[in-house]
Amino acid sequence: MNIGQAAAASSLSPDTIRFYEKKGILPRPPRLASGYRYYTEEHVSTLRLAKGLRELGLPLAEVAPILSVAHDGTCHEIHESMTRTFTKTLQDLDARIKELEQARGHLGGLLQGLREMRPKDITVPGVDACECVRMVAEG
Amino acid sequence: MNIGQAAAASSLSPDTIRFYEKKGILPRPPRLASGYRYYTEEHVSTLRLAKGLRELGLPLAEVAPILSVAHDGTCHEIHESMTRTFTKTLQDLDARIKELEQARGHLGGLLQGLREMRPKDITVPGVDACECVRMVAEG
DNA sequence: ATAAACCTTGGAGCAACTCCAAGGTCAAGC
DNA sequence: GCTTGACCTTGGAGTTGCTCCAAGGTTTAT
Repeated sequence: MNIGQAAAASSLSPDTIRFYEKKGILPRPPRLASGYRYYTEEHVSTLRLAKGLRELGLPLAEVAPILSVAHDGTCHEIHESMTRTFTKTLQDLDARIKELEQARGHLGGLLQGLREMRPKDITVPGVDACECVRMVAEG
Repeated sequence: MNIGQAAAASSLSPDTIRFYEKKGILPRPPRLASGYRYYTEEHVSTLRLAKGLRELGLPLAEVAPILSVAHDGTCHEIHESMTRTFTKTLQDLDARIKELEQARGHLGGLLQGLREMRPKDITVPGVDACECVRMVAEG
């Protein structure tokens, strides 16, 4: 299949696939006589793995070695480094979720404040939306 | 106070403050005879607001008008657009939290799989870490 | 007086894409 | 056979939000 179909099958964009290839993150697929890239199901599987790992929040630098492992199937001695990587990512994820939940709380309060205010109230200095924004956003 | 102190007081970096100023997002502070920027408490308050809004996940393009509103205190007719902006941000935040929690679940499963595997097991094809990565990350 | 620790500027570099122009290719319809 | 439109190719520029750098000026402390 060509790049557009591989893109559709992996939920990546053709541009992103070419970008990954340029960066050396993906194995370069064979080409047709026309110069078109030619992808197999195996390639698509690697593309999907890349997408999944990126969605877990791993930077490309960490995705790259995992893809190469998954590609040629040589998993020796990668175990420990993978465990380390994922443990760290898990902690990052927990921290990020906590942050976002706090932000959500702040924002909810802010919105509440805005909702309880009539537009005309906002011009009153000292208790206006500006203060509200300040108080909630600076939290 | 000078930029370093303003930075410390707002938990932004001097570079970030200069960057915001260059982009026109912050009011430009007065300068001393030496050319040094001179910040007041009022400026610091605006800096802190900027930081808070960024942490809520608002892009600079949306922070800018809010800062200018907060700065000169003219809040007329901003109410509605602010409510819209924050409502959307709240939805985005909820979606993002959900995504991260899913990712967290996936990653937890992956790590579990890795933990239950001894390094030597990993070379066995078909039930190795590669498959595990594939299944959990794509799952 | 001199060293350390600040400040100034413009500009380069980063991640991870995204979009563009200029051109080549391919399948379908008339 | 020919055209049209949708695809593909490449290199390179643009995006967002910083971060770091060099080359120089200033301030503060000893």
